[in-house]
Amino acid sequence: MTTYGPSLTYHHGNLRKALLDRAAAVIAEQGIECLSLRALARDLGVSHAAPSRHFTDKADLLRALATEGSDKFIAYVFAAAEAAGDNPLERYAAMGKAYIRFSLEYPAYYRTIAHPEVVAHADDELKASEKRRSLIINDAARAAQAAGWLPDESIDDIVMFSIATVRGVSAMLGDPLHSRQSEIRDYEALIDRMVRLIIDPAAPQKSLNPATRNDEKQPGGKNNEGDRM
Amino acid sequence: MTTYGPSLTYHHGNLRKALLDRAAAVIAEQGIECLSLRALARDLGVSHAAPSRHFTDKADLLRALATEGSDKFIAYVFAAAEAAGDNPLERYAAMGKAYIRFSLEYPAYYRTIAHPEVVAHADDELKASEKRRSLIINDAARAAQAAGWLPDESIDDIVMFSIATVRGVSAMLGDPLHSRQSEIRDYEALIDRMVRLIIDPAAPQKSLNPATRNDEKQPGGKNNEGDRM
DNA sequence: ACCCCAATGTTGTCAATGACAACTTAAGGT
DNA sequence: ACCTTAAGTTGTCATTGACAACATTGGGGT
Repeated sequence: MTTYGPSLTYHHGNLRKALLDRAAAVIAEQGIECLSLRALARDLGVSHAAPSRHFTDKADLLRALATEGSDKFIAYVFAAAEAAGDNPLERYAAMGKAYIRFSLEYPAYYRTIAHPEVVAHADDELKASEKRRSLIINDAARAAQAAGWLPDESIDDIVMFSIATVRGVSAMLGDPLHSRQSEIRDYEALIDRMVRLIIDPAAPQKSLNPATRNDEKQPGGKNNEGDRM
Repeated sequence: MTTYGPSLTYHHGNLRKALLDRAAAVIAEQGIECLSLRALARDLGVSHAAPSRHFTDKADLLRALATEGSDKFIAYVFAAAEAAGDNPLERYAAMGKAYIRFSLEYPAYYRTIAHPEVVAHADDELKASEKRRSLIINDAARAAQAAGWLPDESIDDIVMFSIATVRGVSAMLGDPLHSRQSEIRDYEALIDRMVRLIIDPAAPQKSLNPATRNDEKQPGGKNNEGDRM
């Protein structure tokens, strides 16, 4: 955060963007509930009512942030899928990992997107972005199922289960307390394991961190259906 | 909510309990962020500072509610496990279902327990209850693994995966928007399916709701390891 | 080049809230 | 019956979101 002292110019230049940036920083540091429009204005060296020129109220600012975040989320997750190649299951796994990674890389965006209050007051633009988000996941889940994954489940169940899990993992890893007390070494590996548990719990671990897995038993059988991806 | 009009007695009788009850009602209806000590006092017909005799501040009230809720949660989940019999996997599944059911039956308790801010300001009593909660789940997960479930995963991973999923499902079902737009008929059946996906995704559905599952294919093979519970 | 107006910020105010202080009431043990 | 003290009350202050009325300035049309 760069503070410019008493502003030399009457007009800020790009207060709207500055507000969104600072809001994201505050949300990432102290959570969405601690956001205060007046504090934001103070941080940026403008008067307490200046933000109202750009956002009618707090919900409006959060809506804008959520829209930005939702679009960024879509791009992030889609890019991960593309990078994963053509196998629908690998694509779906990559999206699951990207979901969790996004929540850690952009906690402010993620918390805003996921906040029930924000979602409840979504305008048409945000609703549209949410819909796109939902569609991209649904489509990928459908493709994964078509490739042989969980053939007996309804697509709604599959999607709900997948989202619930990545959402839960994101919430747990994003909670400063939980992650502080459980001393996680390697987030990437943890995310991989969580997504593997969603997609193919019967498969044996591929690259194993000796500290985080159990003793090697099981000579070869047991996971007869392994290697689905 | 029963309002007694201008109180006839100077003393309320049991304001502490009344505050907790009313707080739970408000949280269930409007969410934890909408809770206001002054509104609570108004609802109960006492002065705006009366609550401070029982709770030093808002966090203190939420802490009390969370402690109550955490203890109730433990009893609820433990009872479900006991009712499920001796099979560790069935017990674990019953606990998972109970987790989600608790969040729907006691949304105020659940939201309070799960609120990061509340957890962050936990006192020793609440921390102790949280620890018991954590232990009961860990033990059950260990037993389930000892009974053959996911033998290759670390217990921490198993617990994180399980909790993340039930937590995510609870969040999704507890969000008025999500459940309003997705028209869920039978919560019990949905919860069963979600927990089955955690514990034994390869197993075929047992009692099937034709509307929520796919066409029956798969004559018999494929789920060779089924019926673990 | 000039002027004017609309976008952008500012000061001022109000109601709601959490938190605290100082005062008041009544309930129950001795 | 008394009187200590738990339980409520009124009063006040700082913070905040929201709004209204006023001030400044930069850029576009003439």
